[in-house]
Amino acid sequence: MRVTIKDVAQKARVSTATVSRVFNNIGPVEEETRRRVLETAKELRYTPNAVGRSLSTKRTDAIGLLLPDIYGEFFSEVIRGADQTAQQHRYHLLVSSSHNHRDEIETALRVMSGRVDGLIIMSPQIDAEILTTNLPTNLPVVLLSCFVEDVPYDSLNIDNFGGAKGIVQHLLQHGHRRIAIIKGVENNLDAEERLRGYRSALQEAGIGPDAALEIAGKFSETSGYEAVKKILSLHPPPAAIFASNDATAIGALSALHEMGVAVPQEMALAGFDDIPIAQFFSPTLTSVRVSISDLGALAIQKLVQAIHEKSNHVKQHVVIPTSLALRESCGCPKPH
Amino acid sequence: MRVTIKDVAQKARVSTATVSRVFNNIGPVEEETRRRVLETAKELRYTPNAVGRSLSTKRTDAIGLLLPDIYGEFFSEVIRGADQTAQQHRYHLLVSSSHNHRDEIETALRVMSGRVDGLIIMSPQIDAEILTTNLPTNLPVVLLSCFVEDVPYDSLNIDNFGGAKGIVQHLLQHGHRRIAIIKGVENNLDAEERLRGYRSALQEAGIGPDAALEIAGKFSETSGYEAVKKILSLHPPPAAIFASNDATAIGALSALHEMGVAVPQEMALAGFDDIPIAQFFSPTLTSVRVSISDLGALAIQKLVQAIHEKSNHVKQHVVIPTSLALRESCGCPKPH
DNA sequence: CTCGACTATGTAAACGTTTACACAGTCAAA
DNA sequence: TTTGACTGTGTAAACGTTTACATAGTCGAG
Repeated sequence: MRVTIKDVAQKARVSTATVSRVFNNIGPVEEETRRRVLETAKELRYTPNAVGRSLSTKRTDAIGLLLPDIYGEFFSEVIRGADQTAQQHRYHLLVSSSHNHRDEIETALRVMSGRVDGLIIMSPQIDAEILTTNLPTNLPVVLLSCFVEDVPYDSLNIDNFGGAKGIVQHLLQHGHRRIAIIKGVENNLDAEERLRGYRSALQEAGIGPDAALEIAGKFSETSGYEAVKKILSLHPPPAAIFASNDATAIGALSALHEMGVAVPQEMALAGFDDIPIAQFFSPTLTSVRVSISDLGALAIQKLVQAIHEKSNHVKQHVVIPTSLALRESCGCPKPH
Repeated sequence: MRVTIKDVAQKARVSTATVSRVFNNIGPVEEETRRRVLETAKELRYTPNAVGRSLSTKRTDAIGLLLPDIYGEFFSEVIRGADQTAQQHRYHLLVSSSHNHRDEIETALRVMSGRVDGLIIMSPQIDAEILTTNLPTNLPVVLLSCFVEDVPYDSLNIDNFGGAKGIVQHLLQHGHRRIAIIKGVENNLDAEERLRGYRSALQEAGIGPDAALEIAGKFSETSGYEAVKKILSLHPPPAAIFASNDATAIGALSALHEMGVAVPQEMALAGFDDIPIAQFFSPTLTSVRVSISDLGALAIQKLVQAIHEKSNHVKQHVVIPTSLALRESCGCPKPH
């Protein structure tokens, strides 16, 4: 039914080996033969079967990308960066989400492991121990936003602590002393580190911790919206809010508008991630800049490198720096 | 090196056929044997090799998702819906973007075609003719937002015309007569249909076409932002703007704020797509509601169905209805 | 007791490639 | 003329499964 290498070989009066050589540009083939093979292949509309090839070469030319979720601009940016870089390296991208659920991660890992040459795993809530028991030991892996404590994998982490600390320090510089935080998901590495950065900045400014100012959140717009309602019921209310990510900040901004609270005059606000849409809100949203698509791209690069170097690859833990994207919502003038 | 079915068979003192039967829950296997095989498999940490299986069964258990781009919330929603439904049906998702570039689509199609059981292609700018020459004739395909004119593929299209017409009619009901449109990308099916809907609504209201009110755009925030600058220089300026998608509307809103134009009092505004974040802007953004994630989900469902029914599958062209998401930016009161 | 049906299992081919190895031919150097 | 290197090509095994077919054993009906 389907046209195979044998059909081409037979029709072109050569062996399958020769056809294979032609299609892989490998080994010596006489020009006349090559021409004949290519012509025959075109005639028969032959394309090499990827599965057969994979079985033989033990390569799949695919990379798995396991995300905790696929919601909002943050993840689309990650995927975008990864896709772009994967294409450059001639790899396919197998995308899947785990919903941060242990079982789903396990099955995803197992079921993906056979069909990819390497794996990028973003799992801020589930510890990496799950990996060692569910993955073949020699499969290259890059961890994104994972708890990494001497795990034998490459890893990429955003400088959550530094970024959060920096932005809170900036809010302090605006003269605010009572600064609330809307926290991220519980037991989430990114969330915890950002909280730590927040506390550290306050402490260094000589401001004691105040549990009432640490409001629960879930990294979602809705949770930011709801958190603001709680925050505004405080007496006295804080002068500024640090939202643990931009989605939360956006929800918060929406609630503040609705309650008639002027931002930044009556309440300063800052987020984290600097998703592209942040600059289109009014006031434009101050945030901690992370080049999210670069994060995806870098992960692919590291993974491809690991795949090629195979056994003698040196694992690295990289921390990606952040910078401040100062806009109107914290009280800064909008950059021209 | 890698542990295969043979290793398990040997250790469990059975044939590979039996091991296969156990792992596929197929055919009769004595309970005692089954137990022994499973135990041995666990002991050796055996997992069936997907590639070998694929070669034998001629199934890959993967679905390709080819998108024009991966940017912003629209596409993350498509991917999210597709991923979720694919997982339910035990399919993997191979995601790739084509940047709307003909060459990239061609290579993507060719290179994907061997490794997926079916393909979802979103290509609002490139005609489907490209498919027939680059795809095996029997590969199930679902087209998203493609020009479909008796092409032999399943297709899903948003009711762009109806949605656009409806929202413009709504703007008319608010009493606005001069309504501008910020158009989408050129030669893009969705964009053209939305423009057609806009014109149709105006015509039926007895308002003649006015080329000056049809502003170029690119479905991006930036293009919306820039379009507004042009719109505000019109004499007299229009009373309302219909942006061809939400990204454009968001950019437009940002520009209007910056120029000090009150929305909706001085300028009413509406978008298209109703991306989740639309309701968090202020004013909340009126839009044409499309359940984007359902679009992705539905595409997968149709494709899975086509895969199973194989040859005797009846192709369908489905038009997905839209509804109006009326919020503040058009002048409606915010729903509670 | 015989036969057929059924259960449990094994044998081996098939899937579509790649590639190690073998082989024949050509050509230049010795 | 022999030798060795090199070029161009073919043979066949290997990759890890599934599955059609074969076989052996058990059991109940006749």
